[in-house]
Amino acid sequence: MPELAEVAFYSKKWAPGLGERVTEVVCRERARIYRTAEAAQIRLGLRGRQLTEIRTRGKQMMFVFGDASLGLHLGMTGELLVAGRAHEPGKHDHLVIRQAKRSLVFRDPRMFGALKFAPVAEPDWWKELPPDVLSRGFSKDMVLRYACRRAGLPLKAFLLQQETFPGIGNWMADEILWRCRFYPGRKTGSLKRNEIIMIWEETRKVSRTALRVIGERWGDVPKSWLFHYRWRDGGKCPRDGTTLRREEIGGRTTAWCPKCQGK
DNA sequence: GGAGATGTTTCAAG
DNA sequence: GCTTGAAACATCTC
Repeated sequence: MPELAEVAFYSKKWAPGLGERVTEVVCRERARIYRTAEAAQIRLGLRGRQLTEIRTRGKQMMFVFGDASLGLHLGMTGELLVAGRAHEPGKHDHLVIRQAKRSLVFRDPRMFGALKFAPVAEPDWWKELPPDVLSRGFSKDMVLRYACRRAGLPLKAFLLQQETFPGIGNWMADEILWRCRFYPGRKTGSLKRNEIIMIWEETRKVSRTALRVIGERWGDVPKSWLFHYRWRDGGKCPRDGTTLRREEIGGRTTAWCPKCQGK
């Protein structure tokens, strides 16, 4: 489920635990989410420490516990929630961080999510993440350069590259291309300079609004967005009423309007 | 029962 | 060496 705004939203779920000490960490060690981190390290590393900071960057989250940090990626079906102090872990609750008054829970049925532990507050992997799409580091130049390098990719696949568009996922990529009126299967290399700049601009607009309405309180993005119609069979383009098409492009199911986006 | 799912990594081919 | 596309991962829902 989670893209940029959903990740921001879920990260705040653990906010009630800020400033509180960890009393116990329960890990379902065999779960696949531990393929990138050792359960024993997480258990020992977090125990007794306070949750001091919550950060997100694209689809990545980082929970700082004093001098240690827990990286968390929600994958496809991950979610964070807060439960009671003695919460009995459900079938898909692979990590439960207990505090005096609550449990911080990471639930993930498909287990495409992942964890990272580091005994420092700001680990190297975090420092190396690409600039946020709403930061100054996400520059037109950077996107233009990158478009040259990935000239052979269909636009849909181009927008899903996390090294350039961190946080953009399937629905956001469709939304951005729909706003630009570009056919998602069009090759990136066929775009003119000003068309790439349109992608840069719309990426920021879609991200800003999504963060505001979904990221803050899981609200609804505007009715005029493709978002509301893209999964429904026979869904219509909110701009011109044309029946949307759905096909796999760039390796993911893609919805687009054959009239205003071509093909 | 079968298809498909808001994601990433890995591997092989070009 | 770089780019690209497909497969794999594991479970649930429609």
